[in-house]
Amino acid sequence: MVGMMGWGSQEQGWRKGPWTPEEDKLLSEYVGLHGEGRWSSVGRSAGLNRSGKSCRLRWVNYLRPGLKRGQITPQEEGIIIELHALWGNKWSTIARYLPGRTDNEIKNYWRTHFKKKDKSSHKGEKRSRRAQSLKQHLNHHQQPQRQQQEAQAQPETVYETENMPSSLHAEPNEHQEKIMEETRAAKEAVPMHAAAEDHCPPAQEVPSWEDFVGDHVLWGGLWNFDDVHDPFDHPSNCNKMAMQNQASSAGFSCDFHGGGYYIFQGNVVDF
DNA sequence: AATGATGTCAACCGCCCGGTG
DNA sequence: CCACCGGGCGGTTGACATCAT
Repeated sequence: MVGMMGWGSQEQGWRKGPWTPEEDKLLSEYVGLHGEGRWSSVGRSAGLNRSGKSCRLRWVNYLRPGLKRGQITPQEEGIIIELHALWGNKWSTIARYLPGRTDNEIKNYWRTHFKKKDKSSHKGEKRSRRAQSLKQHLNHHQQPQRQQQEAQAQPETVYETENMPSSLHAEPNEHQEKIMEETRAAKEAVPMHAAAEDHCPPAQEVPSWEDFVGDHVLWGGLWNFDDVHDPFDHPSNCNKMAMQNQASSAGFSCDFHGGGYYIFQGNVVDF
């Protein structure tokens, strides 16, 4: 591939591995002075023996101001689940809707918590994966890479619901069934993802977490008014009035209260 | 306390895409 | 139109931490 050399390759002897505090300082100072971009020259210009790719990654995932770090909140988790159901593994797209979170963080979180796992064979999984990667390493020069990747890239369309938070995977009772039905109807009536879908087509054949959760979780997760930064490009892009109107036109009750919560179909939802 | 199993996450790899000459 | 390059993305790896036995 052409782009391979663009970042500076191994023959230039770039340093690899964990970043030291000194390197972080150099990179932060450099980006602070010159701004983001032109990563390929950052490595040398900043006095770092790092590839541009490595510099960019370190900046984006670790040094960039405004990163949250720490535990993913249940609300963020809900957003991740919902957006993943919409878009699949579009981690960077999902990350745009979680201010302070990086695509890498979300990707890791998803893989850790929701990735399909065969619990029964879980024990040997990692070992066999490593054995496989060793095998691949050994075959590296014998097999076309594309073919190799396609063989690995099996669609991730099955989810291990038992790994979901307990509140999300309980077998729905009759009442919950009804609510979920209503939620689906509401989602048809209320195109809350319309703006986002303009930019990114929904992933096909991926079950939505609405298959697992009740509506109060869904609405409480996505309609997160604290996180609205760009009023024209956000899945929670709606104001309270609009939400109230849309909800009522879809046959739901939805009342807002001053203290950071609303009552949706009798459920109190914080935001 | 020792050891193996499992979880977490920073970092790397390889590919794709858009801009440019 | 084509080749090259920079930038970005998703998948994967591996070191370290934590848990279980």
